[in-house]
Amino acid sequence: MSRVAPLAIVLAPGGPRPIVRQIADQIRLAITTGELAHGARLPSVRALAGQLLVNSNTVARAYSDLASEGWLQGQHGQGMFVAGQQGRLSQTERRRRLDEAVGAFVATIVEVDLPPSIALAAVTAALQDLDARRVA
Amino acid sequence: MSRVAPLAIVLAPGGPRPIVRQIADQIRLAITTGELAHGARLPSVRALAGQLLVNSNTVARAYSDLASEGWLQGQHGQGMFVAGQQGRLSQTERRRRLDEAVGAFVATIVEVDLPPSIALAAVTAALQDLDARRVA
DNA sequence: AAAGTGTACCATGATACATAGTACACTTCT
DNA sequence: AGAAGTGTACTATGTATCATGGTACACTTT
Repeated sequence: MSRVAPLAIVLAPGGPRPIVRQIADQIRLAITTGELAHGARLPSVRALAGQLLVNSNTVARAYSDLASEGWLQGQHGQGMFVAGQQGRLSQTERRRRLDEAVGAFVATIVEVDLPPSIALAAVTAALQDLDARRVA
Repeated sequence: MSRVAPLAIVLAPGGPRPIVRQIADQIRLAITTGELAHGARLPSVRALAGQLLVNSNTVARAYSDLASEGWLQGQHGQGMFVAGQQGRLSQTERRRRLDEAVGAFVATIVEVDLPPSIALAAVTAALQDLDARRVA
């Protein structure tokens, strides 16, 4: 039925971030920015696995995780589709995850011994990039 | 010889952050803020392990990691001491780690679907707290 | 000599990650 | 009807990290 939306995903194997998360991260980002519209169809598990030179189960895990979080919706035999946005997480859970992320980030800043101004500038730039892509 | 500096460390077992890193993080932070002065002596491996209700090897690993990073210096039979600060990491390595941390942070922001303004505010507050503690 | 120190091993269990293969239920196209 | 393509669910294997537990050694201080 619907055409499959192409997905430009770049993996960094061997990095500290697991492949499953890298895939999920980039799909999440594509949805957030609007690059993947509501209702768009994603590549099949096997197709994306072939494209990324990764096992099918790895892609299936990423899809499954995103479906659990409410980003995707899978139809048996049809494919995976971008779900409509809804309240996916509770406010307290959001806050908890945010604080956790901030804590990990600050820990890294201390670890590499960088001045807070540099760190803040880097985050600001990254968030502005995010906002810029969001319009597109 | 020198008195052992007391260490107020709070662990969150079961959290996503490994115990070894939690210990290392808080010692690093204490050194950065000046709470642990240059030359100060840390609790022994066994003492801190007893205090935190953690295995001695876990504390030893944290100490060893910090020593590898240049924060601590161990003397056989004497104890662990806070080392004088020196260029611990190359500039490119610093930058790489920073970018990595920023990437992970932004990924979380997208994941929990929070507006960048909130995220930026949280980071700003955390970095200000860090600076505030630094004077003490 | 004894006690306390860091350090180095080895072994165990638990968990996460990634791969590999197989199978099943379903939808769509031919 | 049949074939092909879909998501999903298993099981198994291998690797890596994390944390614990125990032992031993070299060293310094008391």
